[in-house]
Amino acid sequence: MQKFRMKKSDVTRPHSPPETASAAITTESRSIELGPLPRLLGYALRRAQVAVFSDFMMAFTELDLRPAQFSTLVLIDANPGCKQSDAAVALGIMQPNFVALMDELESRGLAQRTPAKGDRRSHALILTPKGKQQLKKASAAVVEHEARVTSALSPAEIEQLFAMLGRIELSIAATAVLDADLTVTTRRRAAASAGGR
Amino acid sequence: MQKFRMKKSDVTRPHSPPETASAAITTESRSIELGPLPRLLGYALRRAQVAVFSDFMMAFTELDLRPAQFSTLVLIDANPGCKQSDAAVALGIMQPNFVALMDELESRGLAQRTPAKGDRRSHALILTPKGKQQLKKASAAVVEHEARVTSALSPAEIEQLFAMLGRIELSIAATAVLDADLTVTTRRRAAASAGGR
DNA sequence: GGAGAATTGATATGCCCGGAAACTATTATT
DNA sequence: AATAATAGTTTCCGGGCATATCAATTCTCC
Repeated sequence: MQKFRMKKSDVTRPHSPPETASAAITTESRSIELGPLPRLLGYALRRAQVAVFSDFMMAFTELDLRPAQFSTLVLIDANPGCKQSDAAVALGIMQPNFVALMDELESRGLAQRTPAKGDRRSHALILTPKGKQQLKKASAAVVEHEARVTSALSPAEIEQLFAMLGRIELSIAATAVLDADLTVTTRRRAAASAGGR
Repeated sequence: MQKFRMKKSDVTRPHSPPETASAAITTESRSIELGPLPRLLGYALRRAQVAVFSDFMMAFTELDLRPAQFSTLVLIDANPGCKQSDAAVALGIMQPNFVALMDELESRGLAQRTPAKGDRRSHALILTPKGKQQLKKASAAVVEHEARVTSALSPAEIEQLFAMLGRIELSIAATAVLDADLTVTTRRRAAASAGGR
């Protein structure tokens, strides 16, 4: 559960056109300069993302699904029987946090942890019939939601946008890998250097 | 402060190209299908934003500034003497949460609450010399940060991206206004006739 | 086959962020 | 003067994200 209460202050706050060098916000008393903030990618991304998410919340009030819950259902549906840890990694959710997420989905009867055959440690995740049904409704709602939040863009622009967002993420990951992440790639092979898995 | 510890799990996690209709993430054990998730705007926006923010954190580890703190410094610098509540609204931060933010900036000697002339309730916010100096360093760091996170895009694409993000936010705000936001404009005079809060 | 290391999942904890309610002090309204 | 609105603050709650730690299980390798 969450707010689902609309956050007018955030959603309806006028946002100056990004083309403009400096943007201003008009409050009761005085106009406030945002300075270089609107030209910062992180700032612009965050504001757009907050807006999109608020629309999502609104659309999913009745189904009572948060973004993380919805994407978990989608992922399990696309990978029935997948391991819990794999699902968490794929969604970019830390395992400890994913536990609570699954707990709630399970308690609501939407998903289930079943014993994975061959490894008594791991859980194979599946959707219940009720979960599948709920996901069906959610999928319909998400289509409308997508239409709304992309209504200001042409199909070609939407393609461009997705492509650019993906490239941004990839390029940052690539640079971050350089200095930080020799461990993950080497650890496994160090451990398994003598015996393949 | 915050983590500022790099979050390898998030940054370096491979993310499939968004151009692909259905994308998969390869984990240790098995490849996981993301299904329709990469084609959801909110999902793509969130992942890109997380990546950009993680780069920001890394860049600001030494200066010890979080995004919210940095943008507050920027805003005060652009609007010296502005009211605390106006600053909070402009940044999309709730006043109660902005109090703690200012407390920390003030305790660190970067910003200051000065008595606003003409209204003994309100505080006029200014940067201290130390704050200005810190902001100068931060601005340099942010330029590098921006160059990094936009390195995968051409200048023309960057313009397009900002324009699209702004349009997305505006269009959502516009639709949200329809059903939710008569209050703001009418609040003052509605309060006169009916009970205020 | 058994010791040591890893993976899997779960728990507890903490930080940051966002929001609501209630309170004080001051200003505006009438 | 009485009433309402504004500015700032404190307190509390919930969500997101990350860490450290633990128990159970599995894997590896001698």
